[in-house]
Amino acid sequence: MPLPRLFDYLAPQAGPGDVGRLVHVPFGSGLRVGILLDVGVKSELPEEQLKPVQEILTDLPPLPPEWMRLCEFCSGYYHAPLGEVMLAALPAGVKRAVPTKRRQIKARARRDSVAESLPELTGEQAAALDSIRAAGPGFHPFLLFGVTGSGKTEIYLRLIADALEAGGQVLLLTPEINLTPQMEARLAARFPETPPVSLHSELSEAMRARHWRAAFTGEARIVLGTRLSVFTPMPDLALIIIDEEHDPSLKQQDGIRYSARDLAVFRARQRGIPIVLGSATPSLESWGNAHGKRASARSTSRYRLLTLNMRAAGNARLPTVRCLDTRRETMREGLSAVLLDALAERLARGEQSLVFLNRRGFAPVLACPACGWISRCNRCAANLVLHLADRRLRCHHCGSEARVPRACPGCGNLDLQPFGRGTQRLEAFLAECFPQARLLRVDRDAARSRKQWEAMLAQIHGGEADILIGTQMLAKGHDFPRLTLVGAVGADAALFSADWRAPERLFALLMQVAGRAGRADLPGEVLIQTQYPEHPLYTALTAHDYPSFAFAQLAERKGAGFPPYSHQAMLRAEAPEMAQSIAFLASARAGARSSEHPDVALYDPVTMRLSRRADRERAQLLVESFSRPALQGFLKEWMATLRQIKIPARLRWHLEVDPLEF
DNA sequence: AGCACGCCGACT
DNA sequence: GTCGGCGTGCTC
Repeated sequence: MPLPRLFDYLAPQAGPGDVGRLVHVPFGSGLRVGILLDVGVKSELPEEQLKPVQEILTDLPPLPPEWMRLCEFCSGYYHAPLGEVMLAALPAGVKRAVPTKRRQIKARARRDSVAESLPELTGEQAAALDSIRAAGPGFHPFLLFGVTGSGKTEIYLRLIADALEAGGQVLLLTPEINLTPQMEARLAARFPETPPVSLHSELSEAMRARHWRAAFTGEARIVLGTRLSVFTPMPDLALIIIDEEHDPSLKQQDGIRYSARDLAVFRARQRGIPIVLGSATPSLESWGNAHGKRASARSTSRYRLLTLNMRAAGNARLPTVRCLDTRRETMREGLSAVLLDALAERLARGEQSLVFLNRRGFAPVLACPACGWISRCNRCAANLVLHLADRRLRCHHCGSEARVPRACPGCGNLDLQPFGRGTQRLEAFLAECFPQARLLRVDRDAARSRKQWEAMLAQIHGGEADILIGTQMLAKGHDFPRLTLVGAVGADAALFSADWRAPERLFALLMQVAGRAGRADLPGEVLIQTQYPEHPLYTALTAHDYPSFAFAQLAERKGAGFPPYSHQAMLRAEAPEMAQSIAFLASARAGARSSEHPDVALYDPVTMRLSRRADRERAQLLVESFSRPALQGFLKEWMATLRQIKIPARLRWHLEVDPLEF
């Protein structure tokens, strides 16, 4: 149960070999699945108060001690009850009472697929690979910093081949598997004898359980999964790879808020195996770890840095990246004449273009110029976004919807105005400019299901689209061979965000979209529309110079005492009334024995940036320390006090360690 | 987290 | 007279 304690049972039939087994136990009024953590211990309760274990399930081998240690670490570090961690770490289909009939995972050993010759490595790739191989077995963390198209995946594949050869299993974590089906395809093609099993939320329960079991029994040698698969027990695990290690979706944002990347590093250390973190724009935490952020005595960095500067494929070059100063350009509907000309040019040459705007819908708000009415969500402190495609106003935070009013609800004015721009509006304008072009808008509205999304990918690959209009969905890991132009629109907002991590995310995102341009033998061009072309983020971006951006950001963080130079935790509360949320946080703050923790700073409770979401008023309290052990020590004690606080029925709170969003 | 028990309002 | 609101407390 998600309770911060364990429960004792009578189990005379259990021996030490049963530790790690699933059990059926009576609990409260019903029967539940539990995990046997220990046997032969004396209970603090008198024996007559203990109920007997109903059944020890044996259709699954016991979960290994290593797995239990990982869960215990997660539980301790993120201050989540062990029961919650363990039961969340097991797929629902595995916990299911009825033992599923065993079925072989289909070994798609297609012998007919001719063993393709391995692509030749570039000098950089070979050097990186040599360094990893030379380190040998044992815990060695590597940061593989390689620009888009530099061939990180090929290095993964070679390392996987090594590990398989030596009889090991491999765990490959990726942020969003459904967005990157080609990783699975490449693994399947390269290792037809040992096809990868995938683990992600879009798999059916049964399929997920089957894949999990295959990994656990050792039948599957390669696991390709999203963050939750960091918990997959793998008896022969010999290598962990995290692709796109900077991606925020590696951190769970609800339930237990763990970082799959950080847990993976723990797991590799515990098991004494290498781990490779790959990215074109590493997280500043990892960048710091790879550059001896500890400026102290032993400035040995924690991670070994490996760099790939060149694109691997033949003569493919990095795209030229240029800023378009929107203060000087002639603008039409938010697009500069230069960008429009560039689009026309690609159209004439039969090449693809992508206009990137990370905002879906037609316009972020509908407003009445006469009386000042604006389309607001009545459940959130946010505006309703105008979706003209289906004539709805939609809240992107809580999902509530309304029809577009014919006249202003405030004054009856018929002339309501959409303000701002989303992908739909861009699409409409581009259709006007280029009536002969085949446009394809790719955002979560257009690609609702996996099926629609795959159909769109096929259309793009088949050359059935000339101009793509897309959100960050399109930014991630796709090769579009005919795509030679990327225009980025409306990126500036993130420069001045209250969230000091926004620039880091913007850089990563723009770098990723930029990487879509010109992968094959066609040179790519990237045009970024901005009011601030001289901003250091953009100057670094146009120079393809992530290191100087990262060092500058790290320097700023150091000056401001932000992570990774400090460690943080966030206590959040939400309730029907803001006063309730604030009051909870205030008593939480009062309950902290601050004098005993001089190295830990607690800030004042403040309302969250999105102060109301789905009718819940939200507030948060930041806790900070320069010492991780000090922070952890404090949090452990604090959590115990927090659980004692009496709260109103509809108040919810949680603690997040290493928060990413503010 | 569930789920029971328990004590006060609007319906047959 | 009963269904049902959610406050409180427990689960070995």
